[in-house]
Amino acid sequence: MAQNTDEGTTGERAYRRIRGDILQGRLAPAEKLKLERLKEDYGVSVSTLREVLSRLSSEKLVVAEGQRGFEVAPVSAEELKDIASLRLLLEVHAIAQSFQSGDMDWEARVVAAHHKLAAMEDKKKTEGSPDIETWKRYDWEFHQALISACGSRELMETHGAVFDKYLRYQMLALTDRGEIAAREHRQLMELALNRDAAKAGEVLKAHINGGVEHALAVGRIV
Amino acid sequence: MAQNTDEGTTGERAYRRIRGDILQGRLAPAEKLKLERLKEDYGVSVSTLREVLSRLSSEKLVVAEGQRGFEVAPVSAEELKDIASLRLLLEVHAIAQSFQSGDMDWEARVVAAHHKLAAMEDKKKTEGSPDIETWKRYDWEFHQALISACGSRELMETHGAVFDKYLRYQMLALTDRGEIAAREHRQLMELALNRDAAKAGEVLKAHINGGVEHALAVGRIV
DNA sequence: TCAATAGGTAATTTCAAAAATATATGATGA
DNA sequence: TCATCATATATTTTTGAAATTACCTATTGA
Repeated sequence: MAQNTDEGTTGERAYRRIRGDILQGRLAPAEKLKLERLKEDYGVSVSTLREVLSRLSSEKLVVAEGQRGFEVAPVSAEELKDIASLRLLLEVHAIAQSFQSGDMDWEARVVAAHHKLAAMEDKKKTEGSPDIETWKRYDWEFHQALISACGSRELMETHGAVFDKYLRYQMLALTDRGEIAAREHRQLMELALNRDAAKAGEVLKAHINGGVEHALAVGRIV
Repeated sequence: MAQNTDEGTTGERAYRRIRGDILQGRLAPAEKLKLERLKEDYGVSVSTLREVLSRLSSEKLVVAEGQRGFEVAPVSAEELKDIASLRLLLEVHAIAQSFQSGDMDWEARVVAAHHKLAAMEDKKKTEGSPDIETWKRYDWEFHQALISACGSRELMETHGAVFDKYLRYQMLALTDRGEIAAREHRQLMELALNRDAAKAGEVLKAHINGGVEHALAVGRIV
């Protein structure tokens, strides 16, 4: 076969591509994933695909029923609310831990991540929405930075998985409540520097609930 | 090939078997999983194995590094404590929700699950430890019953995954603090019927921390 | 007309072997 | 003795095709 130009194995790359396509809605919810077609689209064999899809079914991003193949996990308003409330539980707790034991390096990570995110939000406001993909990645990195001093690898990984599923809904709804979210992000950063976990929990709750409301308001999600 | 005598596909069955063997320590932590050997042991092809192992690597029960194959996830005292604290966070929250909105059916499930578990704990005390596998399953089912009215599928699934990893450590340590655990289980049931979530949280905290201490005391975990 | 079934097609699941990669072995030179 | 490189072996990764199962269509009989 061809040489590995990118990092990792062929399957690894296919995994990242397919996962990204699901999270960004290029593979629509509940869409049937026929192996023959995917084989064409991603240029890998069925066995490799199967490996990738099995992995994604463990993450609940695809469903694999019996002997009837794979499909992209469906979406529902109920699941969105459910995911959001789990994200809130994990993130509030992680933030409290982080605020308690975060050192100077942690503060630097938070400020740096917020800087990149805020720059993106500014650019988005002036020039429309240029690159939603990197914008959402900065969002991810900011929230990850906030909890990065919580001291629990398990908590961070679990939160990351839930966050990804949450982000999928945001991408599907193409929700863009930019200015409000930007203000909340700034508040969170400031509360981090002041170590005010209680207030940060409230802001986060409003932040997440606002995101849910906005996503549901678009009406694309049944 | 041979007919499917059991439920599901061949890969499905291999998945359950291998997963069980990891959780019960028959496949030791950090053990290298050579495909040729597994192929012999489980009677499936390498592609199918690969599919199974990929899935398990998503659950963090095996690690898959680069082009160097798979191995059983290692264990550490630190990870045990980490897992236990995440379990506590999820289960306390789920219990609070459950206690609030549990109906009569829920109470019945809790009582029924406790009955089976208590019977098993009694039998274990008199006859030694007969069937650790089903005993732990009853343990699992009791705790699952307690949170089964929490109203959040995501929370229950996430809790289930964490609980399984916790159980793996208990199996590895062959810990058996039966009478104390049995008393705590009874307390949890009674607190459920009285809807005393706050007290239940405290008991659960002691329950889990006790399990951790006991597992670490055995000294089998580095 | 409708239900049931048989036959054919499409899809999934499983396998075994080829290709790619890593690991071990041993020889060579400083 | 030790490091380095080349060769050989072992293992993983990927593929394409065979075996199995599900799905669709049309025919038959009531």
